[in-house]
Amino acid sequence: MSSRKTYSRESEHKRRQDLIIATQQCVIKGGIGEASIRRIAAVAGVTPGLVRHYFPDKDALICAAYRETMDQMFAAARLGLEQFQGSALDKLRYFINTSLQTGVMNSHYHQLWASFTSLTCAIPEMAEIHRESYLEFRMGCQDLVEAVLHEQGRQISDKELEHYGIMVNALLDGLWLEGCLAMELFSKGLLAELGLRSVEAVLAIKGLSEPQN
Amino acid sequence: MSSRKTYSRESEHKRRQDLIIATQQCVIKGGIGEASIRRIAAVAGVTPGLVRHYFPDKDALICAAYRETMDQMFAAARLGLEQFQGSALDKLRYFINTSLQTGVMNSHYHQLWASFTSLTCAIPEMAEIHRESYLEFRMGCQDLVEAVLHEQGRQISDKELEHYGIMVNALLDGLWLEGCLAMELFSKGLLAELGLRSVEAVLAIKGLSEPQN
DNA sequence: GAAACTTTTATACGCTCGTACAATAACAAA
DNA sequence: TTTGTTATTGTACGAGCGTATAAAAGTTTC
Repeated sequence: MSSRKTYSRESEHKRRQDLIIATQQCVIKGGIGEASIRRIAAVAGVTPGLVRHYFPDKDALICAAYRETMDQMFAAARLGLEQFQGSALDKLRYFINTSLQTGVMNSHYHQLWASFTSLTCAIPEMAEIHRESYLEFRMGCQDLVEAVLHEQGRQISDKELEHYGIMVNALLDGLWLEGCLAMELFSKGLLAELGLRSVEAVLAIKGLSEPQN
Repeated sequence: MSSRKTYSRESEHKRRQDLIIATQQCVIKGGIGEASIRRIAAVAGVTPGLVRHYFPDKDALICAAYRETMDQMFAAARLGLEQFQGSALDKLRYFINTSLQTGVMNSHYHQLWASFTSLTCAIPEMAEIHRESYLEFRMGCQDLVEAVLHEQGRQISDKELEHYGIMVNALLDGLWLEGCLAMELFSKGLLAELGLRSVEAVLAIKGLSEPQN
């Protein structure tokens, strides 16, 4: 009498998604070292052998999890932005506030980001993903900045606009890092407030940060 | 007849340093996964058993390498700063320029930083080191800023000064990250130039970035 | 130069790793 | 109901891991 585990078949999409999520959970728990095929499979509720049925090797799974993470962070930072009604300035403020609050700025995302980033030299494809997501985020910043400047009637060269994108992106990245490192070092909303103030200063615009009476 | 490897004894300090440097080399080469006791020992030119003679376990060696890395980066960012003769404004400019050029902003440091950072959730002591070095760097920024504002006769509260430190640190961290990721995306000196411009804007001072005629 | 001491080597142990693959259970088609 | 397909399991393999420890070699002490 055999006593094999009973199971139910699932769609390819669900299985891949389960494995990716399990990978994220392992990485969050204990870094890359925690993300072994066996542990990932256990968290996903399948046996280790199945992983190779959906991913050619471990690197492919890690890369998929990295892509998924970056997509999630990008989406979280832009949550509600498409539907947002208001001026370009309001939209930029909304984006900065969203990016620097717990939906994006939290230790889970930081752990995932740091762990995957550290593999850019070990897995060539990771470096590609890294660069792609960086440029995507920076372009997101740049477009919002462009709309604000256009709204205010300011003329600006393409090169200058790119520089603004680089600076605003740096500011948000830096504040995000600080907040992820130690949320408890900062009173709630402080980093978002500082983000608004510094972007305002860098772009030489007014009305972005709230007057603090 | 035995054929043991011949060797010469070395001072504790040299051996520890060799092992720490070897650890850094391994991490630079292929991330944390590359930094096994055996490989580290091979790079350091000793046998694996010796590692345990100088470090109680692997985590201790990794932590020591992390501390060393942070010390090196901090020193590299402040290279020549103590001996620097000039106004507080010149000193701040010097610091920003140094921090955003290849002595500090390079892929090796980035690889080390990212790899070690990713272990903050796996090795408790790493989180401590992370926070310590973050605060040390931020305080460095803050002190430079304070001197500039004092030089210009600007009154400022302690809280406001801290906010400046947080913002300047975020800017430098963010630009450093961008540069490490892909130096070739930026023309030489661009990020330092943008660093000067944005810090100038954030602090609402003048004369930090060069006029670009 | 013999003895004591400590650095260093060398080997072994138990574990986990990524991968490979044959057996089998679940489901779809006929 | 039978047959065919494939998603899934379970086991095996070789390699590398961190650690422990006894033996040996280098150095110092007397």
